[in-house]
Amino acid sequence: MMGYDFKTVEKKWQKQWEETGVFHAKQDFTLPKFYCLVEFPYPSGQGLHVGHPRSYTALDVVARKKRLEGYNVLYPMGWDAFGLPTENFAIKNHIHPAEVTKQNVAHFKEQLQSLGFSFDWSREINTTDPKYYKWTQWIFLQLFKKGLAYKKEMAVNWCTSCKCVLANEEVVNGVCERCGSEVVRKVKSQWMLKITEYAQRLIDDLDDLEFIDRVKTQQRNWIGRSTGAEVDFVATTGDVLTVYTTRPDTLFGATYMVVSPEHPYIEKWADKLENMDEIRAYQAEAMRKSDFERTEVNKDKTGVMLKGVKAVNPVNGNEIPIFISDYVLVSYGTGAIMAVPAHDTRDWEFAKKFGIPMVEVVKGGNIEEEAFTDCATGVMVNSGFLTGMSVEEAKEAIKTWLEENNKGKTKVNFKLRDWVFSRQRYWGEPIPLVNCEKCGWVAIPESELPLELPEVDSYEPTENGESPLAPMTDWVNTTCPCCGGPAKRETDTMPQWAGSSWYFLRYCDPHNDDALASKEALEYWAPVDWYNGGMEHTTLHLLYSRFWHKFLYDIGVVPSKEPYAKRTSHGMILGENGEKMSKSRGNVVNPDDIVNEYGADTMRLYEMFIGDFEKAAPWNSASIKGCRRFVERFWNLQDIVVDGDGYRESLEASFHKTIKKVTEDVDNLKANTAIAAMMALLNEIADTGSITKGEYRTFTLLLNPFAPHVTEEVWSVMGFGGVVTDQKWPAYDEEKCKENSIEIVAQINGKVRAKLVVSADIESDEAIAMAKADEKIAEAIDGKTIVKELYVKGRLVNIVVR
RNA sequence: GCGGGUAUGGUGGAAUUGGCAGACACGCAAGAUUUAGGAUCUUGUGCCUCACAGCGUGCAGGUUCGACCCCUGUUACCCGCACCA
Repeated sequence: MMGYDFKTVEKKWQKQWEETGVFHAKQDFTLPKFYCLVEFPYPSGQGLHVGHPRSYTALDVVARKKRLEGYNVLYPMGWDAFGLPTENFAIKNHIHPAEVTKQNVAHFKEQLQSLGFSFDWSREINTTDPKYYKWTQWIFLQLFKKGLAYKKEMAVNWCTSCKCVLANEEVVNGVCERCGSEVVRKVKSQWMLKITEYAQRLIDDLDDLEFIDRVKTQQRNWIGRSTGAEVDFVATTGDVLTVYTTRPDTLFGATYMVVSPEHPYIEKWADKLENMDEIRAYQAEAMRKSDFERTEVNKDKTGVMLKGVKAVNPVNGNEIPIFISDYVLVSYGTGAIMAVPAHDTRDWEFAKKFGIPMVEVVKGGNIEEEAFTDCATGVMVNSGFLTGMSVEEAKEAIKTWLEENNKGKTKVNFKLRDWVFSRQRYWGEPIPLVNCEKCGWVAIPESELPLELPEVDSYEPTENGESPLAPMTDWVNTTCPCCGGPAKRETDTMPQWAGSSWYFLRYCDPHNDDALASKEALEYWAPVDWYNGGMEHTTLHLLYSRFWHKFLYDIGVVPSKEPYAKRTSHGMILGENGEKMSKSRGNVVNPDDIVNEYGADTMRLYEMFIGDFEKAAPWNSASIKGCRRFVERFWNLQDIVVDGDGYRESLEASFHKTIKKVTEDVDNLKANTAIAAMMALLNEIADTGSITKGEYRTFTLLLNPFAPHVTEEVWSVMGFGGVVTDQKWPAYDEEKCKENSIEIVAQINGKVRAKLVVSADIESDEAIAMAKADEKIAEAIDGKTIVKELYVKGRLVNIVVR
């Protein structure tokens, strides 16, 4: 037998799969469907990374198995191609970003195809294709029309060297990710999407989803729901200063207040404040600091007292001072807090530094040492009508009091902020709005979609931080669709997250020009049955797309409340040294090299075998040989084939057990142990010196989802008929998984002393009797008192002696 | 600081969820075959032992006939968030 020529064989089958379109999802909506999805890649210039195939292979195995099980499977692929690296490459090399994208996509596609993934390439999509982003823009317009898109002045990150606005993700440790220059705050007008309006539903609906727990937890924490109360303090100016607190029970202990440096009352009170110079200096200082600096100085509290104005604690009438400090954020709650130094760590630090008195209102700690923040054990003291209550009782009592006396109310707050949706960049979807002096912001007619990106002379961001589209006056100047008067187009573009927020819907019906997808296609395919992707997208892409999907559900475009029924996440593939793979560390493994040297099947098997799918795993170029040997040993079974349709008696139980194991493991994302089971079965077969045709046939089917090329070739060479992709997944019989006789262990006081071969259905009494009859056991219990005897079915006998 | 997670042979990792710890694979050792081998095959391989026995899942306790698994405490590392009142 010749050695296995993977290079020829793999190319041959890849070509045939493409030509016959075997992996195209069927248009027959009466079949049971299975939609499995992996995150579509950003086609970077570096090409595919060995991390990509881990996710793609895992769901390819699922997709291939589901097809064999009779499902109509949709396993699509596409390109999330808008984005900064492409734009920067285009700027540097004076090539149009669309051209760069085209080249990168071609490279990626070739790499993906060399790995033999069963993607339905007839449904390939690209977020930069105007036919695609027409619908991204359409969704934005619906959001705008429902009042969920709004423009707001806000502080953004501004790179002093690139002279451009950066997304939060592009600011790393306070400096620009690209050039390492200082990033400062700059106030600009930005489009925002009201994701906060969906905060509660985004939390509640997680309950019904089959997402792995850490994804659910991370989303819940990110959305950050808290319940507390808003309390109105009245300032000596007569103004009501409202605060948000989760500890209204400690109201009697509020000995001062803090407002954020940006709080509007400061300007309002300007003529009453005696130390306005000092206050302005502090404000200027806070303004100049980036978010990073503001949070970095975390340890040392700073602030200035507002002299000339005080506030009254509504529950006891005490006059208390007001401070400004940057530890209070404008963007959360009301931008003002009541400070209870005895029971809040931050307030405690601030009060110690500024010599503000503390009042203990919850007994149980030592407030001289540190703030006592425990809610579970304390008892209320020094708190008027709350005294003697537990913290939980006090919370309820004070809320009732606040509402009855019209001094506050119960309130829920979220950490989640609205989504900053503008980018001053070229390579993104144009925002389809115009600004008219008379009518304000107006949507362009849907008939004018897609609003295509114009050709520009330069993709460089401009000096003043405006989009590269801004100087394109021909394009910018237009007429108002509303009044026909002169108007200007929005020149900001959408962020990279826009196109990926709904792409899974487009796959259902990717060539539809009349809708983002047909109703029938959406009814049939939605929701995605299984979505796998990286943990790093949990609080961005995954949350954004759930938000868009819920909105589309609300306006009747999609039939399901949630986009994804199940979400799993793969661990990273690390470099050989156990560190994250990166160019700068020099530990990057190129998948092309692996495919060249070992073949796609080996690469696929190795990535699945490397370890627990959910955990990070270091690449090991020595271990991969084991998978190559497995492929070759499987191929070489041809040398020992004998006639016979079924399983030989000695192997029957092993076959049934292995089929069961592989079937269940694939569904549970445990390909590593599925492969181990197949390796073990192969070893067992090899020990017999032969394999029947029937056994080889089953083995080939089992291995096919993991190693599609070599199995297809064996199927063909052995003349099993047709192609593997048209076959049925092998069945197992639970009864036949059981061996007739099994080995159990006999223990004395929990320590193994002997092994017994017994009939599988042996009863307790008999097993214990057999154990006692064993020479070693008899010796061990001789002269001792038997305290207890037990038999664990199919496992062991344990005799406890004294 | 808060939240989530991890710790098992020389290495990657298994362990039916409380029941033989180390499946499967890499590596290593010995042997076979080969002109040769970074190819293939066979055998062995947790530690300590000639052997019986003993010891062993980060560390210290506990519960149990029995603990990698449950409980208490503790250490180290990884990931996410980070003054969210």
